[in-house]
Amino acid sequence: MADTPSAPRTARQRVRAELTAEITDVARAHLAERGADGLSLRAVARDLGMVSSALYRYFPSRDHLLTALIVEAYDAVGGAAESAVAEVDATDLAGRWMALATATRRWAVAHPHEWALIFGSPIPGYRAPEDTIDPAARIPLLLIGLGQQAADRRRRPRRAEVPVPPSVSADLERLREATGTTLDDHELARGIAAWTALVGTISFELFGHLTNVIVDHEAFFALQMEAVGRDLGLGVSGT
Amino acid sequence: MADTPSAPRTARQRVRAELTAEITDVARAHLAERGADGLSLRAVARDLGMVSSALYRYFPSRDHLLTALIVEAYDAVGGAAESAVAEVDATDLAGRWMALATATRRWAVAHPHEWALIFGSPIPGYRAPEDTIDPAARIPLLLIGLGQQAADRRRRPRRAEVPVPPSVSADLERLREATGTTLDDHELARGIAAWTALVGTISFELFGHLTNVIVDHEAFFALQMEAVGRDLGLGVSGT
DNA sequence: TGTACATCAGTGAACGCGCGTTCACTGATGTAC
DNA sequence: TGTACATCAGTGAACGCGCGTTCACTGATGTAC
Repeated sequence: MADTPSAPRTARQRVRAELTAEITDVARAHLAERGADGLSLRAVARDLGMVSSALYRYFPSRDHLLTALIVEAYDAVGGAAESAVAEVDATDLAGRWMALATATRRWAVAHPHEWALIFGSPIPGYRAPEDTIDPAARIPLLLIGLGQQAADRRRRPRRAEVPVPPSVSADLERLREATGTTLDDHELARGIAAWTALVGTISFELFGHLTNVIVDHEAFFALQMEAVGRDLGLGVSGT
Repeated sequence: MADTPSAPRTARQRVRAELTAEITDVARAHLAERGADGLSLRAVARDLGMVSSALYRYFPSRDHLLTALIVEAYDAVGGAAESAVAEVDATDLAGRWMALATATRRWAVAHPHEWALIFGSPIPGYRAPEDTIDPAARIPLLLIGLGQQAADRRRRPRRAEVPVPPSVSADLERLREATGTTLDDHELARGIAAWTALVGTISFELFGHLTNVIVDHEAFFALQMEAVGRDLGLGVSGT
């Protein structure tokens, strides 16, 4: 719409951008306290000193506000992971993996309801629009990058594994094309497994499935993620 | 309360048991269609032709009804996994693992909302009572059993891994005592990782994180779980 | 620089809905003698 | 076997609450000439 989104023309546009941000800020705070179900347009409006119908000038429906929060959450956790990875020497792949994992967990522990919003149960009746695809792909793309570097560095191919069924091979070929990687089927499958292990381990902790079992979650998480890193063939972590 | 719960004395007690079952049946159907948020006492009562306040003769609150459904869900998926394992030759550990994993996924795909109820986002304001602990432990205990058998069978110990931090070692020691297993720290950690991978892979599929990536979910799941089985050192699957 | 018109933000009332839980009450079932 | 009392299931009305969304309207800001 606007030619230069970074510099809105009129005062009206400037105020509009500010209020839109304020609304998502308040909504994010409500989300953090009460979860996605507890997010109510009326309550957000109340906190802003507005009347509930005024919000409809900014978001055409509650679902659109939710979408904004989902996109923000994906971007926040993705950005945290990217920054953490960038701070580790580019040749230390195992270290980069651990930085990615640790930063992701740290964000999740600090924002459990936002984590649940993006990685927990789907919200009944809500269908994620396409706007969420790119933000959701940030960490997976980071991971594929790490895997690619590890593969490029390997001299001899890894030991052969079981054959991959044709249907799965076709799925992975599409993924290869979409991401432009040269990782083979097993490497890709291992990468998805690592991504699943990362999200799964964090969700187990946050959703209470390790209660009465693990007390030192941080150390346990590190132990598990180091094992995942070894399975990925990233070499030995410098930490 | 009742001396012989399997044979209620009076007609009143029999009717009460039947109606309690009917209520959870209807509630389960509502859960399956609309998810946990959409579960309303009034709607359940309506479906049963009762007035909503009548349900309070059977469940003192909505949370108690939810607890009943959670326990039922854990028992259903746990029972499915146990039956599937029992049908595979006891010496075929890899086969038993795949049977466990496949049966769990099959149940989850057939009951996505019940899966989300037990493995998805925590319900805000709901605190799981102790009644849910035992049913929730059924599959983990199955898994520990498989791991124990694999360990008993191994001649030489597996290659040494990185040291386990003392705090985690203490956590795992408590788990060892609670379950009576002799698996060492690494074996237990790998077992928890397998459990996480199982739940995580299924949740990724059901919660939509593999949309646009994987089409043949069943084959992809099998491929991933075979890799997990190999990492567990269960030998080669007979399938 | 000034005026006329168009755009937009925010108001306040209303629609129509649903929810969990409590409580006094009726009538049927079970129990003790 | 019959009667008196206690227990329990289910009713219907009510309490008190909150929600998303629509709509006609007012008043301020922006635009074109």
